[in-house]
Amino acid sequence: MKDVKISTIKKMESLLETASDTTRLKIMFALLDDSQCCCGDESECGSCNVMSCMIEKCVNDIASEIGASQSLVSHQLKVLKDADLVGTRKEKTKVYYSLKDKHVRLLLGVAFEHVMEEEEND
Amino acid sequence: MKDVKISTIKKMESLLETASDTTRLKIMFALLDDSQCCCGDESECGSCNVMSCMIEKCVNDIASEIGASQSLVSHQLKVLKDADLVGTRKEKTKVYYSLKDKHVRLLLGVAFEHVMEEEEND
DNA sequence: TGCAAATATGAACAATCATTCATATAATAA
DNA sequence: TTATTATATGAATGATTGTTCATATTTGCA
Repeated sequence: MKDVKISTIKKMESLLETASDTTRLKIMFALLDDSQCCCGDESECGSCNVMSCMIEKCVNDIASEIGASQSLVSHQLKVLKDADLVGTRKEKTKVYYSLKDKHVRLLLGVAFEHVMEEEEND
Repeated sequence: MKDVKISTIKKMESLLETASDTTRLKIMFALLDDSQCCCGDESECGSCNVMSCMIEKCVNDIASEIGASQSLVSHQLKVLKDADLVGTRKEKTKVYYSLKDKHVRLLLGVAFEHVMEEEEND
C-alpha cells in the first residue's frame, strides 16, 4: 500500500475524527460566519476565501449562537484546540477563539461541497 | 450561524466520521495505489489527479495488502459503501471495490497535506 | 450433486465519546 | 474584601463503534 506511513494515517484519523462531530462543526461554522466578516465590507474583501472570512468569537457568544450549553462548547473547544484546529487570544476575562489555518477551512469546504453536490443528485 | 442547514451539518458529520478510521483510511489508500495505476503507464496518464489514479481491488487483495482480516475489511467496506464513498463491480465470485468520486480523493488529499505540512513544522 | 473460494453477516465485548451536572478557577469591578 | 462574569474541568452516564470469532450466503467448477 503506497508509501504512506502508519503514523501519517493515525494523524489523518485524528484530524478527521476531530472534525466529524455536529457540535464541533457548528462551532467551526460559527467561526466562519461572514455576517461579521473581518474585512467589514464583504463586497470588497479580496482576502475572503470560497466560504467566508475567518473571525474570532468568545465562548459564550458561540454557545448562544449555536444553541448549546457553555460547558459543552468549552469542552469541544478544548478538543478543537488540542487538535490544533483553533487558536485562542485572551483579553480581560474573555477568551477569543478562531480557526487555525487555511487547511481547516479547506477541509470544511471540501466536505461541504461534497454534501451539497449530493443533495443536487436527489 | 450562517445559513447552513442542520441536515447539511449532519451529512458532513457522517462523511467525516466515515473517513476518520485507520482501517478505512488504509482501505481508501489501497484504492488510490498508483503501483497498479489504471492507465498502465504512469508517466503518460493525464487523468491522474494529485495523489494517484483510482483503481479497483477485490476484498481479499485489500485485506492482505493492508494486513487486516477478511471479516474486518468486509465490514468496513460495507460502511464505506453505505456512505457512498466506494462503489462495487461484481465479476464471478469476486467483488471489486473502487473509490466513488473525486470528492473522496480530494478529502483524502486535503487531510493528507494538512498532516504533511504539520510534520514539516516539528 | 458436492466442494471450494470469495464475500457477507450476526453476536458479543471492550473501548471510546458526547453530553450533562456540579463545581472550580481566573479576572474584573465595586 | 466581596460579588460578578467568563471560562474550564472532573465525574458520571448512555450511546456508539471497531474488532474478533463463528457462521451463513453466493458463485463457479468438477
